[in-house]
Amino acid sequence: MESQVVLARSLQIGVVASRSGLTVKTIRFYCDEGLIQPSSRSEGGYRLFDEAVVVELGLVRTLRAMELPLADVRQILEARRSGACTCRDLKARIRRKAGEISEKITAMQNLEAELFALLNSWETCGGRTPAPPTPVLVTAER
Amino acid sequence: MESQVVLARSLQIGVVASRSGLTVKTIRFYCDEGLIQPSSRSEGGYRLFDEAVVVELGLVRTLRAMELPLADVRQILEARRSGACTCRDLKARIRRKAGEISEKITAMQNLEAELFALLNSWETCGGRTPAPPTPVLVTAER
DNA sequence: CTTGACTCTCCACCTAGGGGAGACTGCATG
DNA sequence: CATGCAGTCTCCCCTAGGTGGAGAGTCAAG
Repeated sequence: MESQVVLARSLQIGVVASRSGLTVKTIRFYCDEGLIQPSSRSEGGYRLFDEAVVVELGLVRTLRAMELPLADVRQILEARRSGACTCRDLKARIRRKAGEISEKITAMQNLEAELFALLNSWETCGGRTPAPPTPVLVTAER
Repeated sequence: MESQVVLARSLQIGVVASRSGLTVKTIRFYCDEGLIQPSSRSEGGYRLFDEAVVVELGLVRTLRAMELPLADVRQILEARRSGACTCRDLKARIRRKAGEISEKITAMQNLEAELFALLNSWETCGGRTPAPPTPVLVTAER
C-alpha cells in the first residue's frame, strides 16, 4: 500500500485535460498565458500538475463561459491563490460582468424573437416563390 | 448643386457606414468577403453603393448579432437576392441557430446564478482583508 | 531494442474585424 | 489656377482565444 512514493501525485497534461474537460492545447495555452502553471516538469520536460489545477480549471471554465477575458480570469485566480482579498475590486468586476450578462440575455431574447419573425417572413415562400416583392425583412436599425 | 445628376444615387462608403451603423472598415471587410458589393466604382476608385445595401447591412447586423458566422450570412444574402428558395435548408439552419440561441440563453442564466453563488462565497471575506495598511493590491503588473 | 502513446516546441492559421501608413480623390475656396 | 482638407484607397500588421500540424523527444511495456 504505502510502498508507492507517489507523494503529491502529479498529473500529466493529458490527464488534466480529460479531467477538466479542456483540450491539451488549451491547457498549454493557459500555461503560456500564466493562468496556471505546472508544479514541475519531468526529467524529459513534461509538464506535471497537481490536482489543484483541475479545480482551478473548473473555475476558469466557468469564468470563460461568461466571457470574462483571460486577463481578468488570471487576476481572479491570483487573488484566489494568495487568499488576498482584493475582493472589493474583484467583486465589483464580477458584478459588473453579471450585469453585462443579464443585458446579454435580454438582448438574446430579443434576437430570438426577431429571429422567429424572420423565419415567419420567410415562411411565405412555403410552396415555391421565385421572386415576389420580397417582404423586406424587419431588420432592426438601432 | 444641380450639376450633379440625380443618377441612381450612389452612396459612398462613409454614408453607407453611418446609415448602417457599421464602420467603414467593416464594410470594406464585408466587400472583401463577398457579402455585399459596390454597384460600381468612381473614376478614382471609390466604392459606390446603392441604397439596397443599407437594407442588406441591416440584415447582416441582425444575423451577426446572433453570431451567425459570416459564411452563413453570405449564403442567406445570396439566397435573398436571387429569390431562390433555398428556404427549406436556410430555414432549417436558422431554426437550428435559434435553438442554439435559446440554449445559450439558459446556459447564461445558469451562469448568472453560478456567478452570484460565487459572489456570495466571496462575501465571506466581507470584513477583514489581509494586509490592511498598505493597499498591497496584488495584480499590480501586466 | 522497438513500438506506440504521449508530450514537447514552434509556427501557421482561424474569425471578425481594428489601427495606422502612405497615397490618391473629390470638392470647395481663395 | 492652386490649395486645402475630408474622404477614400490599398496594404500590412495586430488583437483574443484558441486550433492544427510538423518534427522531435519521452516514457513505459513487450
